Order: sequence, then C-alpha cells, then structure tokens
Amino acid sequence: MANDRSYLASLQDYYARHRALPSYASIGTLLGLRSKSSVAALVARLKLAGYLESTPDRRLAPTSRFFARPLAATPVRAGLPDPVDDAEADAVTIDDYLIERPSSTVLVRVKGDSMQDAGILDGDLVVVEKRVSAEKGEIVVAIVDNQFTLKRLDLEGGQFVLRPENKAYPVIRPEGALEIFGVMIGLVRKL
Amino acid sequence: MANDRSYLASLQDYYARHRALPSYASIGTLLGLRSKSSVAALVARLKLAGYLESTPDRRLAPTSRFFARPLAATPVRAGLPDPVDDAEADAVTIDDYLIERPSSTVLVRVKGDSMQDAGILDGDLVVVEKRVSAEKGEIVVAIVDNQFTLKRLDLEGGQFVLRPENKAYPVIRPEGALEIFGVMIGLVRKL
DNA sequence: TAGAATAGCGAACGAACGTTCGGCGTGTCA
DNA sequence: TGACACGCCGAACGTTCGTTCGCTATTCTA
Repeated sequence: MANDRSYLASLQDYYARHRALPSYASIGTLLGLRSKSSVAALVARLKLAGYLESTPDRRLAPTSRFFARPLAATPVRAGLPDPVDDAEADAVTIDDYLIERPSSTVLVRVKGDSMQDAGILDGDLVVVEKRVSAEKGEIVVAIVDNQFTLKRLDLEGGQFVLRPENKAYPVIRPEGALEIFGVMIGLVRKL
Repeated sequence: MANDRSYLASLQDYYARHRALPSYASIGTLLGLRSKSSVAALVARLKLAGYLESTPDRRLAPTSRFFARPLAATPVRAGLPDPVDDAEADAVTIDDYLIERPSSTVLVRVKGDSMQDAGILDGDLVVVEKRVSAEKGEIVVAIVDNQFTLKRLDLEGGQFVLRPENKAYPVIRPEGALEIFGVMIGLVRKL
C-alpha cells in the first residue's frame, strides 16, 4: 500500500517525461519488479484507486486523478503532511482542463478593453473553439472588417448583434450576415 | 500531405479524450486506413514532422509540438489555405506559457468577487507560485484566518495591507505578520 | 501462534503488436 | 507518353504484449 504511492510517483515522472505509459515489462524494469504479474497486480490496484484506466482499445491510460496537479483548496501549512489521497486533486495539465477538441481550438490574443466587464482584459489569451454558428449569450470571436472581434452574441428583434461588455463601447449591428469565427470557451492570462 | 493534417487532428482529438495514443490497428480504424502499413507510413511522416516520437521502450508518444495550439493573429477566411506548417512559431502549449517552475506552482480556485475589477472572477483558477514574500503591487494569495485570500499587496505607512479590487470590499489590515502563501502569476478560466 | 491477507516471482500461452515487402492505382512532370 | 513518386492495400513475420496459474515470503491480526 504505502509503496504503491512511490510506484505511482515513478509512473507519473515517466509520464511527465514521455507523455505515454510504458509497457508492463518496462514498468517492471522501471520500478524494480521482476515479474510482469507483479506489475499486473500493481496496475489493478492503481486502476481500483482510480489512477489508471483502459482505453477502448485496451491500452493503459492515466485518469485525471493520475495527474494530481495540486489544486489547493484549503491552506496547507508548510510542514504538515500533504493529504494526497483524499483532497481530490483536480485539474490536470491546464491544456487538458481547457481544451476538449484540440484540432478545432485556437488561441486569440485580446486587444483592447471592450470586454473588461466580463473579466477579459487587454493582452489575455482567449481559448476559442472554431465554429461557424453560436447561440445567444455566448461570447464569440466574429470577423468584422477583416478583423477579429470578441463580443457577446445577443439577439435584437431576431437579428444577431455583438454586444461589448463595457459601457464605453457601442453595440455592433452587422449589416449583412454575421461571420462567426468561433466561440470562446476559456481564457488564459499571464501576468 | 494535405490529408496528414486531418489525420493528425483526429489523433490529437483521440489523445485529448484518452490521454494515450491508440495502437496502429486502432489508428487505422480511427482514420479509415485499412492497412497497418499505411498507418506505419503515416506515423513515420508525423515523426519526421516532429509531432510524434518513440519512447525508449519503443512506444509511440506525442511531442510538445503535438500539443501546440495555433495562436491566431489575423482572421483566416474559410477557404484560404491554412498556414499551419510554416507559421509554427506562433503555437504554444498553455502549460509552458503559464508555468515556469512546475514544482512550486499550484492552482487555486477563486471564490467570490472581491477581485473582479482586476478581471478575476468567481470560479477562475489562479496560477500561484508558492513564495513566502512578495512586493507591493503584486497579487498574492495570503493566509488569513486559516483561509486563502486573494488580494493585491499594498503598503500603507510601512505596513503591508491586502487590497481587494472591488469597492464593495474593505481593505484588510492584518494584525500580526502577514502570511503569504504565494504570488499570482496567471489565471485560467473555463466557461 | 495459526491463519489470512498481501506482494512478489517465474513460466507458459494465445493474442496483439509493429515491421516489412510486393503490388496497385493515381497524379505529376519532363 | 513514359517514368516516377506517393498513398494505400494485404499478407506474412517474429516479437512483445498482458493474462493466468501455481508458488514463496512477509506482514498483519485474531
């Protein structure tokens, strides 16, 4: 039991280095287990504990718990033991947390403060899922005058309009069809 | 060539779902290739292009380029060629972008709206670099009453105070020493 | 102290793996 | 129009995979 933790740590290190889990034989070498059946037992334990799972094609894959990025919920004093098991470490790599469909997701840098009341500041990176249609209330990246514009999509008498989240800016009422580049699904800010 | 991109996209989506790459046979099923040798050729091409690599124990693994998100700068009309190959410079993984010192970096979920004027909303994840000291003007996670508090650090007559970014909240003037957990270096929001 | 539970070993096995090779069809270009 | 490169197919291959079984050694516990 107590040792499973260090085994898991080794696997986590390995995964961090290679972004793939090794085979049973390699796990054995890595952890100092000489028999694959020992590895199988270990893997079964880790699966039971929710750290590993199998993909549909029966390959070993880490679960989100496997990543255990410390998501600090309550203050942890230095010196106190780190409650690894129970305190449900969430959040994975940030990429995994934010991005569900990598192939259709892009980042767009925000210019200006027209969305600052929605907590979107100048210089932020907006995570955008490319899509040609959106619904009222979603924040969208639209193409206006051959430029990206980040605004909230709203309906005004059956007509789509782009509403900034800053009273200093006017609502944009596109003349023809509204060209939507994608929908905002997340935000990243670096200080 | 042109099709390799869509193949790659499928693999990226698969990896995002399962955190593991499928076997050659499964790749074939996934992409509609009936022969494993076709898959082998594809994999060789993707390795050459720097998207995939082999681990020491000869397992397929993604590279960091595999994860990189395109950073869209100017609007790209549908129909125009997608400048993915060359403009690879403007691609970034969010983790690399945000986190410089992984071992001392944690995520803290924001509760409440006391920092909303700084574009930090309820439910956001704050990227915090653990550190015991900070400077005036930095946004810090402090421990007050055994709870995390996210505030901007300020000086008031030689004394550190915690200033919310929301006029509805009062400035916190700690009685004894101010216990600092870390400094905010970034922010992640998922909608 | 006896018995159960827990790790681990080692060997055997069929299934799945990735590689390799020859061949096919299509598009390009001199 | 012929040669060639490319993407793919299909079959054959030796290797490696993960599973399973019986076994030992250690630790816990009643």
